[in-house]
Amino acid sequence: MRRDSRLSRMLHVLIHMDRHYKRATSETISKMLGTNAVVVRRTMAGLRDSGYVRSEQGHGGGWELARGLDQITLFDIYEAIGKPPLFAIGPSVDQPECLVEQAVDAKLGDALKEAEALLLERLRTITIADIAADFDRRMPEGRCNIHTEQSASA
Amino acid sequence: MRRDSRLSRMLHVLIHMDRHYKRATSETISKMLGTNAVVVRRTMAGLRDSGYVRSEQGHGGGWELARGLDQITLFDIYEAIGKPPLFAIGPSVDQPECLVEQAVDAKLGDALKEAEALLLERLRTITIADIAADFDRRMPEGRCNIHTEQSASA
DNA sequence: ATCATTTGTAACAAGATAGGTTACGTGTCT
DNA sequence: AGACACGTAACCTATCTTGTTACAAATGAT
Ligand code: FES
Ligand code: FES
Repeated sequence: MRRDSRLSRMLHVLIHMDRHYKRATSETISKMLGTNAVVVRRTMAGLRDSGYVRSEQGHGGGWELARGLDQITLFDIYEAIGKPPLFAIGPSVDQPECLVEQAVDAKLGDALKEAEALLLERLRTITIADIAADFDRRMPEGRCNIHTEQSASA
Repeated sequence: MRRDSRLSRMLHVLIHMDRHYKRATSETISKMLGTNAVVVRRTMAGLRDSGYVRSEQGHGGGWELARGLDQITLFDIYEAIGKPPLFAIGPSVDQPECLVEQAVDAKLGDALKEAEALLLERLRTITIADIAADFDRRMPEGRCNIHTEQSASA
């Protein structure tokens, strides 16, 4: 698999839980995301540990939101899934002896750090509620074709 | 292997060729980078096709610069190695049906595009000569500990 | 001409990581 | 007691960069 899609997936799930279900099982969520229930538990474990969702075991259990979407930024979720690396390029060795290599890494690192800072600042600024608001603009009825067709349970 | 280090490596090689050798074989370069000669040929093939270096086969052959370092930007090299993906995160599916997912990808994509634009703009601005100048500031004598020790040929 | 040197390239192995799958344990409601 | 649902470990798969082996082709030296 290529790019880490956990952030994107978790945002999807949280909006889904806010708009469609108050409580959802890993099984339901996995159908929605087109993946496996274990993957859902594994990924959402981070969100639970960070206090954004609650999970309950046993009969009637599942996942539910622990706070409003306007109280969660994209950075919060990025952090909750373990701050995976943002960039796919970088230096070859960590502590290069060669001074040319040090100069290369410093200059390239500066550019990467700038871009990273900008990206993280954006993630900090945007709340999940902002994305949900965008969704409302795209589909005023608030319908999700996948949910309304109940194909998730098929 | 984790992050794509080709850009960093190629910058290193080009400065190396400018400062230390006029012509270098893949074998020599591979020792310098701590890798294999075939990897060097494979990666530098892109630079050759883009006109930044020349290669010559046979006895006495090898690689040499085709233009000055002030005529090559970091973006040029990034492009020459095939514009590998810059980010390690992204959406899970390309054309999501779910409208929530579309909204997520749009918002997250905007942030990523902004960061990408900033990064590419930096890469376009910085020439390899700029990095070489930084190297001169770090080590005014212009010595490379690896080269001077001749450990590359050991 | 022959041989050593060096690039060009294909084919395959290795290492890393995200994701998928199976299995089983634990808690909870009926 | 039994069904349901999370928790977690273990293992497999897919994909990508990098490393390695092997061999062909070109070029200069002898
Ligand atoms: S919100 Fe996208 S499948 Fe439910
Ligand atoms: S310039 Fe870094 S090893 Fe030569």
